[in-house]
Amino acid sequence: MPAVLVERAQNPAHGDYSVTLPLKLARTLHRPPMAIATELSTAMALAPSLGRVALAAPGFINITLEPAWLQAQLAPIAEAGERWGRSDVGQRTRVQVEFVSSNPTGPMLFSHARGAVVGDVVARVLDAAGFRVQREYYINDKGRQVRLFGESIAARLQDLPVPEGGYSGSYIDEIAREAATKGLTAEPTALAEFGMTWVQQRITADLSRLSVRHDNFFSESSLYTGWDQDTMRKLRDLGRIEEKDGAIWFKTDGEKNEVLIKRDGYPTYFWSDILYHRDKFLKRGFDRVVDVWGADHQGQVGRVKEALTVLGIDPARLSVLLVQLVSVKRGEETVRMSRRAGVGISLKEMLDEVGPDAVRYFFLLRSADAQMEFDVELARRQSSENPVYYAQYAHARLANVLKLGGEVVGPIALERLSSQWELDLMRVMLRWPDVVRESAEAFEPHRLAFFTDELAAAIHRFYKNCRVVTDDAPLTAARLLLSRAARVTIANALGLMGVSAPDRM
RNA sequence: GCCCCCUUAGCUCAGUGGACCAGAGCGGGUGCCUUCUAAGCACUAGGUCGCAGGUUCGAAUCCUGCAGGGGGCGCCA
Repeated sequence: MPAVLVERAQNPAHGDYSVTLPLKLARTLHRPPMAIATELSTAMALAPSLGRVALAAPGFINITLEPAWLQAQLAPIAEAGERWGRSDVGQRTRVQVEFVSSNPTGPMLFSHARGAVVGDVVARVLDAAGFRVQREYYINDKGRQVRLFGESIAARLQDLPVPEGGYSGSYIDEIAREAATKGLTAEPTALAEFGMTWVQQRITADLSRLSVRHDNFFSESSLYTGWDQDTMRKLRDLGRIEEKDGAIWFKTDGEKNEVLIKRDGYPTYFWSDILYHRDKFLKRGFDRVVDVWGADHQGQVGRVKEALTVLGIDPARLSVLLVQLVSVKRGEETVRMSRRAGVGISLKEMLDEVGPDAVRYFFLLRSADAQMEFDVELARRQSSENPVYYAQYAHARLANVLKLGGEVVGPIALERLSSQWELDLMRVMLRWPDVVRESAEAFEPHRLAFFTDELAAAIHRFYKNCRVVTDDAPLTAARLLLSRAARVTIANALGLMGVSAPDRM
């Protein structure tokens, strides 16, 4: 039996909802779909006040909502305010969203910001859908890179050349200078510690400008205070550990095994990943975990899931969102950004140039699994070509009308909200709770942006064709109510995306 | 060689197996400010949904193969 019985009609001419069950059942029941449709539609016994039911060949049941029913939804929406669209489908399931997790050895790059926005909005949407969400930032504060980072600062401090494969850049100079004024000596471990704190503060500041925040910062090194031995023991007991060539290996079910501890004694990222995810599920007891990773980490997904399976954790509880690459277009020039290419445009630079609202909205206009091009010129344009303003302007127009309309007293002629523009706007608005739920279930925040765009279009058309504040008091009251409900909806949509909803522009 | 994304209008991209013309934004063309913000609205032009098969009553959507672009496949991070 198909799970989805009622779906949104694709063509508005066919109504608001449609049921395709008759077509799906025709084969198993060995009966003509129209016959099933007839029987089903009488059994549905839809309340006449809600809508009309119609059959269509070859076996659709179409439902058209009654204007009166649509109109009756407005007051509850306006009343619900920020709660409109929220639900409890998540049933308080504990889910962790881990995102950003940028190394504390350098400034945050713009390419990473896409994952930051995607993760942030996934978390917001899950929260709105009734999940209990923790937003986590994983700090790689251990390993060879950290040592190199410390050594690079030490070298800078002593005017020595940067070590092989080490870090350079003006921020290393700054860190060295500050370390010197704090009286730190050229001792790499302490300098690395100091430097990581310095860098992390700046990353957090950049993220905060982007309206991205985390509940918990999880330190990689905390995994190595016993949890590693515990996990190693467990894997040994399972017969999954092998020592060879001076390294410690994880025995996979496949062709080749994976190194956990390298010959030089440093753990691999794979080992940290195992410890980290075992911690999330076993120690901290999350029901579900969502990791937002760059596409270049794709190779790790299978390995981590295999390790979880071996450790007795259902890998389906882990979802990994691979965020594809961003290239930046400046005029005619396009710069592709990838970690290996090492091309760096910093997040700060981009925030200064185009602002947080545009950065967020542009990222959300693309599905995370598609590579995208970020057009800087378009994003920074303070004009109508910029899609961010389209949505914000719709909100500002309503806010202005509501301010002008003032308090509503006297009768409200709801039934007069009957033009195509008014009814269309109501239909779009009423999709909002479904959009929130679907975005949460699919981990697809871009659905919010596309919905917002459609809603903004419906608002602009309404505004253009239906003057709200007139001498006709009952009609004015009704249109003000519609405006209130619409403003609530678009404000909530922008809010979930972390984009501001200005009252004036 | 193997794995993961992507291929839809000139450009950037939507499109949970459905129903006459396949959608949006930008860009191109044409109209609309005496009335709540023209950062808007209304028209218009533009597409073999990469190619070839298959499944289905029905495919841009699912399966297979091929081609093109990107990213992975390290005792790198």
